[in-house]
Amino acid sequence: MSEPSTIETISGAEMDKRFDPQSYEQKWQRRWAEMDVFRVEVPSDKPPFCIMIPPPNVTGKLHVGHALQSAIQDLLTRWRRMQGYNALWLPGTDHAGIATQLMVERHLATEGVRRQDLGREKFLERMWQWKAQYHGNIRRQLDLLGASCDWSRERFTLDEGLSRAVREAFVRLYREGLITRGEYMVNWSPALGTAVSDLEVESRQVQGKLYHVAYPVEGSDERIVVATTRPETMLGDTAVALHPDDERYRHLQGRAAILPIVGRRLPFVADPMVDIEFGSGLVKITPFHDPNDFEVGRRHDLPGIRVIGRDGRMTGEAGPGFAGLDRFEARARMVELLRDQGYLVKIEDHVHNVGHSQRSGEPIEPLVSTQWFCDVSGMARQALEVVQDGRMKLLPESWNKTWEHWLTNIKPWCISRQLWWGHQIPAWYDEQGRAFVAHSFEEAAVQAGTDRLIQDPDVLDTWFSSALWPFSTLGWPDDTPDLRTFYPTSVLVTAYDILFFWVARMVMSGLHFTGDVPFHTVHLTGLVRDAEGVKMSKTKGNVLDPEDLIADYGADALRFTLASLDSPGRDIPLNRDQIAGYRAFGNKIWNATRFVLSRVGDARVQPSIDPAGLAAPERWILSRLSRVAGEIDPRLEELRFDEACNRLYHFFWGDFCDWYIELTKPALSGEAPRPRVGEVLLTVLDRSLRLLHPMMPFLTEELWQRLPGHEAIHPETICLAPYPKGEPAWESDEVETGMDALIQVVTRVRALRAEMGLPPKAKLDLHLAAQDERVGRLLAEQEPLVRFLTRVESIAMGPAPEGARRDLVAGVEVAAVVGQQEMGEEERRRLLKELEKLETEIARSEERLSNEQFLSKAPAQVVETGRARLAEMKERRESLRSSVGQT
RNA sequence: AGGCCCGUAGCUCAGCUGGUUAGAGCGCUACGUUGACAUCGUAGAGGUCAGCGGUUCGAGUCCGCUCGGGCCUACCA
Repeated sequence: MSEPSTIETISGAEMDKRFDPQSYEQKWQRRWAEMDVFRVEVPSDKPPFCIMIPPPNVTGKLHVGHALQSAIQDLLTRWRRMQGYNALWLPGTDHAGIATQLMVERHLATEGVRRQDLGREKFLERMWQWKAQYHGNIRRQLDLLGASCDWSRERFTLDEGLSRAVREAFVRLYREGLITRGEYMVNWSPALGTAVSDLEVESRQVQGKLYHVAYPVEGSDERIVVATTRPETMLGDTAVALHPDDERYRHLQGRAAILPIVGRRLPFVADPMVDIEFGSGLVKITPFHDPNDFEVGRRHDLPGIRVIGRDGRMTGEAGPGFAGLDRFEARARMVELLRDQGYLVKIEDHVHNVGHSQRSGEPIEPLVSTQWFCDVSGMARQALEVVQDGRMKLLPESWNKTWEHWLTNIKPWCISRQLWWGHQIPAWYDEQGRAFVAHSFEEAAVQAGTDRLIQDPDVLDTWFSSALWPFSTLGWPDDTPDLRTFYPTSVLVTAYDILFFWVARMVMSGLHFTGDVPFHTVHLTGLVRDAEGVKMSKTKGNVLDPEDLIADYGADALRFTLASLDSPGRDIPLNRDQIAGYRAFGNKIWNATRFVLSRVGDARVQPSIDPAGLAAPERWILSRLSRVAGEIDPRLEELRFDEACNRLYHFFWGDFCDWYIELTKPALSGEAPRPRVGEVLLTVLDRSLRLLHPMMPFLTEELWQRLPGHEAIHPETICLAPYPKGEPAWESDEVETGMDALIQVVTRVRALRAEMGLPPKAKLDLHLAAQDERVGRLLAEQEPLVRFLTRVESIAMGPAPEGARRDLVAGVEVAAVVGQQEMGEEERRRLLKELEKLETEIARSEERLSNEQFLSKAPAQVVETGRARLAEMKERRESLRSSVGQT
C-alpha cells in the first residue's frame, strides 16, 4: 500500500488553496516510523513518561471510543515527548477470550463445524490463524489516527512473556492461599458453556410471573403457600425457610412440608434471610439453583439436588417427566402439573430483575460448579486506600464513591472459564485428582512425584491477564530496565465502563505484585454517543466508524474534535458537523500559513525574539502568544484537553488570524511599514504549530516543515521540537490594553456602520478621544491601521464635534461624522432600548456601590472594578444621550 | 432500595476555589467575493442559568427540598 517515501525538501509556498489531509497524513506516519522517532531508549537521562494502551481485542476493529482514548493518549505522549520526557506509549492487544472464541466459533458454524468436532488443538490453530489474519488491523487503524506508539514494544496478552507473567501471578496467589478451587454457586451461561464472573452478568428488568404454590405440611391438613418466579426449580427444593421471629409459623419449626408432584420431605428451617413482609413469609429453598438458597443450604447443612444441567436442560434427577426438557419448557410443564393437581394458588404479574449473560444475552443459570476463585478482599482494601490517601487519583473524582462502594462489597472472583482460547490454568491433576499448581508441567511433575498428570482444561478469565498489563508488558516478573524505568506508569486513559472489569483489577494486582500503584492518575472518559446522545449500536445503525470519519475529515480534525469534547464526567455526543467545524479550523491553519509563506520574503523563524523595537501589533501578538502558551501546560497537566484545545483554537483563529494577520497587511504591503513583521509572523506560526502538534500532528508537521528556518528549532521533525512555554519578556499589560482598545474601537466603528445602515463604502470621518493617555498614543501611532480596518476617510484624535454619533468603548470615545445622514427610526429605537438597559444597569451598580455591607466586606479589587465600570457606563450614557438627543 | 451524574441560547456543551455586562461551536438573520481562507469575512438576534427555599454584601457556582432525564450497584423469593 505504501510506495517508498522520499525525503524531498518541503518548502516553497506553492500551496493549494484548500488543504487536503489525505495528501500528507499517512506520508508523515510512514516517515516518522522510518525515522524511528517514537522508540524510547532505556536507560535514559530524560524523565520517564509512560502510558499503556488499553489493549483492544486483537481481532477487533477500533470504534470511536477507542479513537477518543487514543487521541488523548497520543496527545499526552506527544506533549511529554516535546517537553523532553522519555515518553513511551506502549501498544498492544488483548486475546479477549470469550469474544474472540465466539467469533471464531460463529465463523466455523458457517462451515457446519463445532469446536468440539475439531478438538482443542486444531481449534486453537484456527484461533491463531484468525488472530494472524486480523491482528494488523489495530495497528493500521492506530496509524491512521497518527498514534505515536513505540511498536518495538508491542505486546499481546497471549505472548510468551505475558503468559509467563500470568502463570507467575497464578502460582503466587495460589501459594498465598488467595486462589482456591472449590464447588460454589457460579453464574453459568448455558449458551456459552462457561461460568462467568459477577461483572459479566447484567441485570435486566423482566416482566415475569410470580407463582404461588401450596405445599402440604407433613402430618396435617395444613397447606402453606410459597411464591416463586421459577417453578421448575421446585424439583430441586430441599427445604422451606421461615424467619426465626415469625410468630405465624412458630408451629412449623421442627416439622416439614411435602414437595408437590415429587413428594419429597422438605424440613422447615429458620433463617434471617427471609423477609417476613414479602409474600407469605415462607421461601422454598433450592440450594443448587439459587445463590441465596445456596447460602441458606450451607448454613443449615441442606443437601442440594442438581436438576438443571450445564446445557440449560433438566437433568435425570429432575425426574422422568422433566429430564431432558429445556429449563423454560420445564417451567411451563411444572405450572401445568401444579394447576392440574390443585397446587397452584395464583399467578401474579411480577416485574423483577434477572441476570443475563452480557456476551450471549440469555438468562444466567445459577449453578453449583467446581471453579477456581480468587479472594480479592485484601487487595481490594489496598486499592481503596491508595485512592483515599491520594497515591492514585481518579479523574473525575466523582468516581471515588463508586470505587469505594464496589471495593468494599467485593466477592471472590471466579477466574476459571470453560473455554479454550486463553491462558490454560497452570494446575495439573494426578490420577487421584489431586491438584498441583506450578509454573510448568515439569515443576508440577516434581511436586507430584509422577508425570502422569493432566492439566486443568479450563482457561483464565481474560481480565486476569489484563489485570497484569501495566507491568507484564514491561517484563515482569523479571526486573527489567523497562520495568524499572516506566513503572508505575503515568496515566491511564480509559472509559468508565471498564472501571471494575479492568482498572480496579490492575490496581489490585499492581499493588499486590509490585507493591506500587500501576499508574498515578486514571483519566476516565465518557462514552461516545451519537449526535442525539444515544449510545451507538449496530442495531440502531447510528455507529460512526473512525475510519470513515478520517476519510471524510482527516485524522487531525477527528482528534481535535474528540479532545475538545472530553469534558470531565460527561458522555460525549459526537456529530459530523462538529468534526467539519474543526476540519475548517485545519483549513484555516493551512491558509494562514499559506498567507504567511507568500508574504514574508526572506524572513525566517526565530528561536527567540526580542520585542524591543517592535511596533505595538507585533508586541501584542507575542504577548498574547506567550500568555496562551503559558496556559496550555497547566491544562494538560490537569487533563483538561477541552480547555487546552479551546484556548489554542481561539488564539489561532481569533487573535492570530482575525486580528494579527489583518494588522500585518498594511505593513506588508508597504502602506504602513513596521519592523520585522515577517519574523514575527513566522515565529508566532512556528510556536502555534508546535503548541497544536499534540492535537493535530499531521497538519502541523506538514506545515512546519515548510517554515523557513524551522531547522533551527529541530533539524528533523516537529515531534521532537520543544513544546513552547510562556515568554515573560514578551508579555506586556500596557500593549495588550492598548491593542484591546484598538480592537474594540474598530469593532465599534464597524457596528456603527451596520447600525446606521451605511453601505460599506460610504464615507465616514472618525474622532477618537482616549481617557488613558497611553492608549491615546497607541491609537495615534497606529492611525493608518485603524483607518485600514475600519475603512474610514479620516481619523482625528480629539473630542467629538457637534452632531457626531458618539459612543464609548474601552475608555475611548468613538465619534462618527456622517455628513447629512439622518438617524433612521429603527436605529433610534435600538439606541433608546440600549439606553434603557444601561439605566437599569447603572441604577443597580449605584445601589450596590452605596451599600455599606458591600463596601466593607467585598475585596477592594471588586469594589474598584465596580466603580470603574460604573464610571464607564455613565460616560457611555452621555455619549448615547447626545447621539439620540441631537436628531 | 442505595449511590452517582445531568438539567445554562434553536441544538450540543464550557463556565476553575461564589465577585463586573453568563461564553463557545453549530444553526439562524443582514451585509460582503480583484488574491490567505466561502471549509471565509463583518455585524447581529437569541438565555428570568429546571423550580422553590436557605447561606452570603453578592449565587449559574455553596446547602436543602421538589420536578424532569440518564447511568451504576443490589439476592426480595
